[in-house]
Amino acid sequence: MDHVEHLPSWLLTQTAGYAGRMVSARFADVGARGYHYRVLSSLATGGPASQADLGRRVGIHLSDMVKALNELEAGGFVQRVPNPGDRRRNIITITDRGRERAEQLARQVSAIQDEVFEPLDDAEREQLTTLLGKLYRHHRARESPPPME
Amino acid sequence: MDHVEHLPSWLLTQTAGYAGRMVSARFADVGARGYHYRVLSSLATGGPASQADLGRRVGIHLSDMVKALNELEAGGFVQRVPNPGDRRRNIITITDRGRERAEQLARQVSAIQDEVFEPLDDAEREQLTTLLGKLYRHHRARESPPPME
DNA sequence: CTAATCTCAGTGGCACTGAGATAT
DNA sequence: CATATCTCAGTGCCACTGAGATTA
Repeated sequence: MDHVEHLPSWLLTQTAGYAGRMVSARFADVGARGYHYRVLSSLATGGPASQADLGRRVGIHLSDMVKALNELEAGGFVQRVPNPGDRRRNIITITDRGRERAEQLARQVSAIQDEVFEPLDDAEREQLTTLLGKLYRHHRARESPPPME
Repeated sequence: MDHVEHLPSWLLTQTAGYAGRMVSARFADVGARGYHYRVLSSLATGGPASQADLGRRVGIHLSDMVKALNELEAGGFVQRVPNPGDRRRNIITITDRGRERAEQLARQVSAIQDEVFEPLDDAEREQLTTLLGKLYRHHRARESPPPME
């Protein structure tokens, strides 16, 4: 019982570690990783976007987005075409195959949800989601003072 | 508002990311990293141990423990001496300098605590700690069926 | 012989930095 | 000119894998 184990931030990073590894493991089973899921689900629900906009939407760096999209494009999950209106930009579109993939990965995540939060009842899960949501929005807002542009 | 942002496990890993980066940044300012803090605080409160036992205590892999202890030993924070009773083992002891370091890092962590959990009032923080504690102990127990030996 | 410990080299995911080319 | 986008190479941290040597 080290006293460090009672620090909220310690508990936060540790539990996130467990959750993250469980999700990653399932993703790895089907040859995917977290970035793929984030990108595909944002494209599916938020529509096409440039790489930079996509990155801002899901919190992935421009430079990491390049790699992620290379992988997703190679798998036929997204389409990358130049934007004729602004030739610096690409327009990233999700393909039908990408939509299937997004749903597949969503199912994986949701299946793990119960495993991760098994010790909590429904009320507790909702409490936790509420609390974490507050933290998330707070820090997300801090990191991007101009929300959109 | 992607629907992924409402998944508890997503919120968990994201908020943990913010918290972890804040802590890491402060640690980097003084030339430390998370492993150092974990190891030193365990040595300070749990007493000397072999490298393998230390790793089990704080959840660090044997192989990573070697690297972490190399760094900590180079900084004069720990002492590494062979165990005469079992010559496979080393006995890791924290030095006075290491104790100071542990306290310094503990102050950094505790200073960030307020920053990380700023949007939550005291009752909410306690709620969160309770919920995360349940999750932590649950998964910790799952990963190490034989707790000690 | 088996099991545990320690060490080292390497991998992978996530997040970040810096530099360069191109286009606005 | 400054700014924005895309690309690539590299760094750091955390967690893990596999291999080898030593000792119990």
